[in-house]
Amino acid sequence: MSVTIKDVAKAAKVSVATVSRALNGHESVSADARKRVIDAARKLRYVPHSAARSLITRRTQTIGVLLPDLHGEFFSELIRGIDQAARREGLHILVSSSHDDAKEAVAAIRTMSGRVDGLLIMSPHIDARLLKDTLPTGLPIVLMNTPVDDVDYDTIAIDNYWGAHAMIRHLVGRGYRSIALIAGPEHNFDAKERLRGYRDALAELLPDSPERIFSGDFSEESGYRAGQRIIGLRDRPDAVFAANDMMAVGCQFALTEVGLQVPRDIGLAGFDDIPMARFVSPPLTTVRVRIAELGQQALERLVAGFSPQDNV
Amino acid sequence: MSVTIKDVAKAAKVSVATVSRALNGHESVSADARKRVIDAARKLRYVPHSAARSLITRRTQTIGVLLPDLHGEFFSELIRGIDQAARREGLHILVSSSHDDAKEAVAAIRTMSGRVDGLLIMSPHIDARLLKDTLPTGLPIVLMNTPVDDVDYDTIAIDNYWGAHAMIRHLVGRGYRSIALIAGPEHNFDAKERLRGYRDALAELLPDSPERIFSGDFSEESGYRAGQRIIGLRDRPDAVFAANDMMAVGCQFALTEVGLQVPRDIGLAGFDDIPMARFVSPPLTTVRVRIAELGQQALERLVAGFSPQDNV
DNA sequence: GTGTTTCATGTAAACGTTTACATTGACTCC
DNA sequence: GGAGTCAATGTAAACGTTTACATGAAACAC
Repeated sequence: MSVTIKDVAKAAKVSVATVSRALNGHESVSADARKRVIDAARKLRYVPHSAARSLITRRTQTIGVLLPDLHGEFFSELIRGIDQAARREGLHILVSSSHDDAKEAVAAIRTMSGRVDGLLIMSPHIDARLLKDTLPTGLPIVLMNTPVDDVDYDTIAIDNYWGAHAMIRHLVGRGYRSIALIAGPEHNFDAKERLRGYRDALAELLPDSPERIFSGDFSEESGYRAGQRIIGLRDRPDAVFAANDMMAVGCQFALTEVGLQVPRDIGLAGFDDIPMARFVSPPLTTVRVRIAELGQQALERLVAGFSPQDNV
Repeated sequence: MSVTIKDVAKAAKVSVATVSRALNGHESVSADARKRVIDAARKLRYVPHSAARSLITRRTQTIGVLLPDLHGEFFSELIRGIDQAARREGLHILVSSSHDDAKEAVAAIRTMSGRVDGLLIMSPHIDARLLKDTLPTGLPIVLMNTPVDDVDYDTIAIDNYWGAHAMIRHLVGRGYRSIALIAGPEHNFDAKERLRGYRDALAELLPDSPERIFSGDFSEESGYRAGQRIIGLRDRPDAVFAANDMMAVGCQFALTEVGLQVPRDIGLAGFDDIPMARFVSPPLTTVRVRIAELGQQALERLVAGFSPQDNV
């Protein structure tokens, strides 16, 4: 059915070895032969069977990207950054997502690991032991925002702690004196780090002001509900720091609903810098994270970890 | 180095054929043998070499997704829909983007087509002839929002024409009598269709009102500039229909900058329904397109086109 | 008991590449 | 003109699977 290297060889009147060499830009093949091969390949619309090639080269030129979800601009930006770096390196990217639980994530890693040269993983449900049990040895991986303190794995992360810390500093600098936090999911790594940043910054900068933490789960809805709870308080905080932008947006709904204006009546800040944040009016104050850049760096780190033989 | 089916066979004391059969859930393999194989595979952390399998099964269990860009929520939603449908079908997705010109897109199709079972293409620069020249025969593809009137290719598209038409109808119903359009890029298929919808609806519903078309390129910036031009007009339109949401947001900036309130002073509508649209205040009136759904349907259409033998 | 069927398993070919090694012919050097 | 070198090409093995076919044993019918 499909056209193989043999067909090209026949058409160009050379051996398959010469076709392979010509198409892969090897040195010693005459200009004449090369031309005949290339013409024949084009005419036959030959596409190398990448599986056959991978089988022998032991490279797939593909890296797997495992994400917890694809919802929202955070992931879109992340993928964009990864894709950009990948195309520069001549790599394809295999995307997988929606891993609500560890079991599913493990299964995904399994099926992916057979078809990629490396893995980029962002998964809140993955820990070092699980990885050790799942991963075939020798497959390079880079973890993104994942709480693994095992030196065996390369990790790259948003600086959640200092980002949150800096935001509190900023709010205090603006004169706010009672700052509430809408926290993220209890077991989420990012959320925990941001919470830690909030706590430490508060203890440091406003030692007399109590922590005021409202639970949330990163959804807009939860931000909205937290906002309503905050409104109802007798001694309302004068600023709210939401652990991500979605919750900040939700909170803002709740505030404006009862006539409170930001920032006139109450301060409001978020975390993430999804580009969306700029469009909300008034624009959200938010911790800027160059998400696409994070993706790029992760991919570059991964490639750097490849064994030296593939300096193609 | 890596563990192969032979290692598993040795460990389980059976032949490679039995291992293959056991692992792929074939009928005739004794419970005893199956158990030994599965245990051995788990212990050795065996992952089938997918390239070797693809070589013989002629299936990669992967579909390629070619997008013009990855920027913004439109694509994020689209990928999410595709991914969702793909995982249901047990397929992986290979994502590729940033194809500013036809040449790059062709190259991308080439490299992808060797490693996928089917292709989902959204590319403004692709036309039927180019596809015919590039595609290996027999590879199923589905085009998304691509202007190809060739019966050979399956196409799925947002209904730009009727969407725009409906929006004008809606605005007229609200009492607006002079409706301007901020158009998209001149050669973009979606933009052209929306323009056509605007024109026809206007001719039909407000035959006495002239077309008022301002150029744009789908960027927020261009919407902003169009908004400024509109503000400066002596006989300002009483509503503006932007051909996508980004431009609507940009236009809104321009309007509020000079104190014009939407919708009190002027009507404003967009097209796309990126989730973002809900967060702008006041919420943007926009043509709702279920983007994730579009992606899902596209994938399902693609799978439906696979040859019958792969009812795995 | 023999002949037949059925089931579990093994053997080996095939998939489409890349590449180590072998071969060929032309050229250089003395 | 023969030995040696080198460039261009060909031959065939190897990669790790799946599966058609072969084999052998057990079960069954008579």
